[in-house]
Amino acid sequence: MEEMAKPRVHARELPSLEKAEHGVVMRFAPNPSGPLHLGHARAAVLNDVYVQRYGGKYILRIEDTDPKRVDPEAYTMVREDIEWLGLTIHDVVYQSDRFDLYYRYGRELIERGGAYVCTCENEQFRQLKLARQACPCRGLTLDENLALWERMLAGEFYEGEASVRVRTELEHPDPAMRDFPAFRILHTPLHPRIEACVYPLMNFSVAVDDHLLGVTHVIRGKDHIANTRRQRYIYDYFGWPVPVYRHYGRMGIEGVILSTSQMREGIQSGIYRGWDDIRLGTLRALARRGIQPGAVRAAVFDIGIGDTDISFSWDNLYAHNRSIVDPIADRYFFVPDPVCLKVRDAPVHTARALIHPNDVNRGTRTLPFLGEVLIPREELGKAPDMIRLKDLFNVRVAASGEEYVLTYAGEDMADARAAKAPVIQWLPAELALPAILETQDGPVIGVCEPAAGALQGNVVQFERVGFARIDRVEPQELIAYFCHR
RNA sequence: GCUGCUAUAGUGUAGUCCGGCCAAUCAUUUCGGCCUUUCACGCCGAAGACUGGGGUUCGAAUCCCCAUAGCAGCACCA
Repeated sequence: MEEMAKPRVHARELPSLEKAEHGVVMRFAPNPSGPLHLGHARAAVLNDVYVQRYGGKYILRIEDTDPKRVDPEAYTMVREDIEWLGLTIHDVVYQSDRFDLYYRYGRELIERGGAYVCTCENEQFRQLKLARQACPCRGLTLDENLALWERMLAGEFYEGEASVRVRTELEHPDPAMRDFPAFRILHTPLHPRIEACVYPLMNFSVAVDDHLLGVTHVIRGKDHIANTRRQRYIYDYFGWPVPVYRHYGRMGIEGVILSTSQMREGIQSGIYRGWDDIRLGTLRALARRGIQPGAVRAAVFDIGIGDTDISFSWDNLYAHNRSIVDPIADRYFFVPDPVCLKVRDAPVHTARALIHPNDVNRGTRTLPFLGEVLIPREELGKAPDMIRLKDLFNVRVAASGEEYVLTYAGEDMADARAAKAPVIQWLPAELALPAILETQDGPVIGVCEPAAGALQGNVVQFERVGFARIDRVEPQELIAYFCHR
C-alpha cells in the first residue's frame, strides 16, 4: 500500500535529532536549590519526549557541586516535582556521590597537560586573561602541578588560594574561553551530603559525567552555549566523542519571576507564603491551583526547542489545562460577594442541577429553596428586570431605594429567554458553605455548595466563575484556589 | 566593550537548510453567530504576522550585506 503524502496535516512534532536512530541517552540535570518551576519543566519534558520517541535512557542527575546553592529540602522537592510531571526517569545520579571520580579525572587531565593548578589572585588572573597573557602558574612542570594538586586535596589551601584551570587558548577571541576553572577550594558552607574542600566546577563535572554516563544528546538553554564550548576542550583532552547539543532560547513568563533565588527572597521577606504560593511559577504552585501535569507537558512541548527567546503566555497553558479539566470537573455554584434576599410569593421548590452538563450519567446535585437565596451582588448592579436562578425558577427584580426585592416569576424557561434574563448561580441561604476563593489577585469571599467540600484536592468548575481546585475545608470554611476561566 | 545567537499575527508555532506549490500553517487570543437552564464545552465565521533598508534573481519569509531590536556568555554558579 502506498503511503500518500498527507496534505499539510502535519502532526506537531519536535525536530528530529541527529544520530538518534539507535536510541538516545539523555539527562535532566537540575541544581537542588529549590523546587522545579516552569523553566525546569521545559528542559525536563523536552528531554523526556525525545527519550520516549527514540527509545533509550533518561537520567536524572542532581547537580549539587556548589554547597552555596544546595537547599537540603530541595532534594526531595525535586523528586516530588519530577514525579508530578510524570517523567520516565530510568536512573538517578547525585554528583556529590562522585567526587572521587572527579578527582581521578582531574588528576588525569593535569597529567595529560590539559590543566594546571593556578594560585594567582582572582583579579590578577582576570587582568591577565583579558590581556591574553599567561599567568605564572601556566608554565609549571607536571611534577609541580601534581604536587600542588595533592596539597589542594590535603586541604592546605584556603578558599580562593588555588584552583585548577583547563588549558585552552589565550588567544581565543572569546575571553570566556580562556583557561576556565575546573576545580576550586571551598571550606564553607559545609556540603549537606559530603565532606570536601576541593569542589569541581560544573564544566568539569558535567563533561566527565556526560561521558561516563554515556549521554548522547544534550538539550538545554542557550545560556549554556559557552559551557558547551568549554566542555569540548575537556572532551578533546580525553579523546572522548562529544554528544549532540541543542540549545533552546530564553523563556520568560508574563507576570512571574523564574529565579529560584528571587523566589526564595520573596518567601523569606514574607511576600509569598511559600514555594507553592499561587503567584509563583513553581510546579507545586501550579499544581495547587489545579493545573494538570499534562497541560504543562503539552504547553512546553508546543514551545519546542527553538532558539528564539520567548515569552510564555498563561493563556496557552490554560487552554491546554481547560481541555483536560473541563470534561472531568464537577460543576458547583460559588457565589462571590453574596447578598441574601427573600423571594416573595415563591413556592417551595428543590433544584436539581447536573453535576456535568455534558454527561447526565454523572447525576445531579440538589439545592432546596427555602425562602431566601444568596446571589452575587454584581448581578444586582446590572439591574436587569428578570433573573433566572439556574435550575430553579425566574425572579423579577425590583429596586426599592437601596434595597432589591425579588419576586417569584414562574418556572418557565421560555419566559426567561423572552426577557433575556441572565441565568445565574445562587445558593439557599440556609445551606451555603462559606468559602474563600484564592486568586492571584487576592482572595474572593463567598459561599459555595457544601457538597464541594467532599472534593478536596480535585478541580471543580464553579459555574460562571471558572475552574478551581478545592484545597481544604477548614472547620466552617472551604478554601479553593482559582485556576482559570 | 569583547564573543556569539536570534528576529513570522497579542502569545506560541510551521515554513527558512534545498528561492517559485506561501496573497504564509496550526493552536491560543479577540470579536461576531449557533448550541446551551454556566460568561464552560462544542460548532460556524471573522480579525490579526514575514523587524527596517539595500542587493542577487524572471521570482525572496526563504540567499547576501547593512541597520535596528532582543538575548546569552565574558564567575573559583548551575
